[in-house]
Amino acid sequence: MNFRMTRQRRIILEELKKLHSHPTADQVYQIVRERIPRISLGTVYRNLGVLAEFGHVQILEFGNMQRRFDGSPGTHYHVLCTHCGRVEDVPAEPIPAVEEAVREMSDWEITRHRLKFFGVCPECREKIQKFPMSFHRRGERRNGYGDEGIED
Amino acid sequence: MNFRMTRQRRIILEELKKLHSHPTADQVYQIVRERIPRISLGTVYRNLGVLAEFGHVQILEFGNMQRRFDGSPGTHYHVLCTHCGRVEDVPAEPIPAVEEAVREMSDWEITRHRLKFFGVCPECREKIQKFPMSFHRRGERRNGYGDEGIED
DNA sequence: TTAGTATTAGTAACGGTTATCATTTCTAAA
DNA sequence: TTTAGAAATGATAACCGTTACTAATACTAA
Repeated sequence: MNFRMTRQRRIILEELKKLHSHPTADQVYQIVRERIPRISLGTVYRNLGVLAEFGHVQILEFGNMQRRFDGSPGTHYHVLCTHCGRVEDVPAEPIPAVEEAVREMSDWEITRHRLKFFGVCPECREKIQKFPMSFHRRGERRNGYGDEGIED
Repeated sequence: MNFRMTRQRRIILEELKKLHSHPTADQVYQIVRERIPRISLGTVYRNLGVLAEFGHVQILEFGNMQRRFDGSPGTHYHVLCTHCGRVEDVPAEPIPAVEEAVREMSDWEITRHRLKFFGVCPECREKIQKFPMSFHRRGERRNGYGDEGIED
């Protein structure tokens, strides 16, 4: 079972690395289709999975929404805006001591950890300040991405 | 839209709070059916969602697997065993300073964070030490829950 | 008691993701 | 270069955890 860097696989990886938007699989699909019009969605999913398996890509899951993909394989953290769904990298260094702490106080063998933040991005904050009422439509149970308590 | 503590809702919450195993929705369903035989799976899902919304329950998502539910609403962290799928609480205090750090170095409004660990539980470690070869079946791409790079 | 509303059981539908399969492409050995 | 075996592709069907729908029922506040 050798890893073959096919055209499809290479272009998927190239396009993903260009983006910093942590796209979904079908967003990747749409972008890659401009270069390989007859590529199939299954191929995109399969290759994103394989690329993740070989450490070139990260798969991000926030509860209740589609998977997001990240072309930067190194350990770093993420924030999800619960209003617009945007996912951004956290401008902070990962904390290796965190894993060490858990190792010391349990018999688990810790291989890695994931830290995610939930909040409101600057753009949405501004919109909310300007038009606060439009974010309080009554009768609506969920107001967007990852409401309190619902996910993750 | 008032919150009504119906029999179904109460019993779902009661049974979930008894467990420390972070069950899936259908595990909760099986357990609750012993007390309410005609309850439907939809009711279980709906109520787990509502209970989460009102802060009585936490919903945990680890990539690629069913949701897990946690009857302890307070902030705490979790470990997933990538061999047997077990989820346990991490015996460590949550770190409030983590959110503060992100707030300081960005314009995001951070409302909460989630920290998850991945590793091998003591029981599986022992099994692996005793029978290492049985965990290296060749030709098998994924060896269990949350293989490296695949999820989250 | 009653009117209004939330919730329920049962079931169908949904949709993101995977599996299947015939065909094509790649790779490494001859 | 040729060729045989393996991996990957495109197209599409299937999967399955979760949601949505609906008529009937249970709850709540007046």
